[in-house]
Amino acid sequence: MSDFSARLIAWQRQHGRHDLPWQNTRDPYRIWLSEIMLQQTQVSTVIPYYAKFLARCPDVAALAAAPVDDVMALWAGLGYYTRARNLHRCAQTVVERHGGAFPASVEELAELPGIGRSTAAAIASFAFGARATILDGNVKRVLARVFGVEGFTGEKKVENAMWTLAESLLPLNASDDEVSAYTQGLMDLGATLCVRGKPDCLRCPYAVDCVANVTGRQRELPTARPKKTVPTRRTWMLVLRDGNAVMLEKRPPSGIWGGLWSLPEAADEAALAERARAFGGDGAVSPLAPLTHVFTHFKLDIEPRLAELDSKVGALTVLGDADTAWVTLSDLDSFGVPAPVRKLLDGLQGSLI
DNA sequence: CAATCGTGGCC
DNA sequence: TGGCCAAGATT
Repeated sequence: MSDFSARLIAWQRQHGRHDLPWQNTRDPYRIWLSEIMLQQTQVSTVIPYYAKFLARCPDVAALAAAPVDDVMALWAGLGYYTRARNLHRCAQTVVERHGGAFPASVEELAELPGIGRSTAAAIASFAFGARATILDGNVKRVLARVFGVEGFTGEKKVENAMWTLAESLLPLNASDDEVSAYTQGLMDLGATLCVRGKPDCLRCPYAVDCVANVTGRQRELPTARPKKTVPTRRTWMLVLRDGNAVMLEKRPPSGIWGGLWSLPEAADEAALAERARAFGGDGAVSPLAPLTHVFTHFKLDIEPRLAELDSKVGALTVLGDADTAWVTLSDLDSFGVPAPVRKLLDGLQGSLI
């Protein structure tokens, strides 16, 4: 197909999205922030986080100067928390090594923490008009269908072939606006027409050429991810309550919920009671409603247990470099707390206190 | 290089 | 209900 890019640019200008919060700007900071938040995360989920984040950190200098714990709190609920740490590190790198201005080349952008090949291309094309292709889930789906690419796109061999194909489709001699429309068009086509379930092939600019449409294989392309059985883990969580405050514990920087504040955990009930005693309790714990949380690669059964203290010292929020803190339930917003733990604690506020 | 890393929407 | 996966990067 010789006019792939021309058709896409024309389609995007007529039928694409033009009013998302991170569009209609060339500010690399705003574009970068949106691209990081949008990694493996849907637009509707990102929008409120993006607004909240910009209000607190309007530019890269403000973000670089913010405490990392504040960044984690702003990110809490979005998931993939390494993104938040890398976001903070990236802002500091831009300030310290690039004079506060994002570099304009794909190569330099991709050296920054949290920015890979696709995100670098998105930033470079949107902010600087660079001729570089993205390759996200949308593009993989569109290319697999239009060109009939077989094989799971997460497999290295298939992905490499797709990078080469995507590069070959880039427009030549395109203006900055055309470059932006092209990159946005790749995303818009995949997000609005060439969707996973029921693609709207009648409105697609490639309908007559698309291998999947012509052969009726929309359901088989792209090739599905190989199925894997997800293991189940089980953990006991301690809701240690003192007045209207609970004890939170900071999780290690890597691993699940890395760097967030969560409830103290143990591998079984006896170990949890022992932890409650270590915090000053009498060892008595009572069961709360269990909950299950499903991650991408495992399922977590959570057994919450309530223990009471009456020392009156828990009324204050204790911060600093400590890895434990008493936090009043009304102050949870200023802590990065995992979504299911947040739900548990929010439910506690209504039923028990 | 395959595994790891969250959460919520959709059907 | 549960399977699937979204504007992927990192190790």
